[in-house]
Amino acid sequence: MATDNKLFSGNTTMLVLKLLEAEDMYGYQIIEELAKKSDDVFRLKTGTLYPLLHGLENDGIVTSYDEHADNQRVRKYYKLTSQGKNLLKKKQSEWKNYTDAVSRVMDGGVSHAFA
Amino acid sequence: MATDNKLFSGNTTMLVLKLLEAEDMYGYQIIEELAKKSDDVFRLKTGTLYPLLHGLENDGIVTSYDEHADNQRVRKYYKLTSQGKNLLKKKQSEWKNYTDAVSRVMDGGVSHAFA
DNA sequence: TGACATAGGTAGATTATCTACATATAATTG
DNA sequence: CAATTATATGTAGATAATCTACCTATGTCA
Repeated sequence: MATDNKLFSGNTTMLVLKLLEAEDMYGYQIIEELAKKSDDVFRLKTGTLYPLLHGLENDGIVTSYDEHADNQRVRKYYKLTSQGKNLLKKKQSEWKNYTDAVSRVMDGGVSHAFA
Repeated sequence: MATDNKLFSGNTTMLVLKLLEAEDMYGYQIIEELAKKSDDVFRLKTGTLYPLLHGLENDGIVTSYDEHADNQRVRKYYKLTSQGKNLLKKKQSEWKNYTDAVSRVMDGGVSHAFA
């Protein structure tokens, strides 16, 4: 399906933080998980995700640590900080606020976005 | 409230087309209607809307005609073309597709966006 | 008269994402 | 064994939607 991602931008941070809330993850894993959970609607490019992660780390939203898998591969894991958890809550409430407003315009009804 | 509009961009076209589906409108009116229906979540700037409308007209999504109100004021009304109606349908289905995917990531549940 | 609402507009900045490229190792397949 | 694909991280520059900031002009109200 892959609706043009550019046209609904701005939520990538929320989605990434949500994944990291459940479990520490490395970049490549985030891309795969997001694609899987969204049925390929979200297929982040590396040129999108890695700079985003670096920015989040720089802002204290996540921290990172290296670990290698069974093989010699080094993976850079990212972990939510408490500041990151707060940001996630804020992004969720903004998303709800936004989708509610869209619903009011589009059908006059109420939104049922996640709580 | 006004969640940072920049961070959820890309849907302005859909919202504008939806308003024009119900009724021909002029630019200033679109801004006011959108603010009203969304409880001020969407407050388009003129620098956003006018170039957008010009682009839509250029692409055959809307047509425009001048009319003056009771006073001498000239208003430029915009009207959806049949092409515009099709684009609206497409945008609506993309929006649903997108919000469904967000819901799957955020709570594993289904979206309830407008049909 | 001066301020504010109405009405339309442009130029340039900002920023999120994309495309395209670069590097390197592991696993699979012909 | 060689070639390809999957895994894994990254940067540079382009694209595009919106914003800020500005401009013009008329109508209305204090």
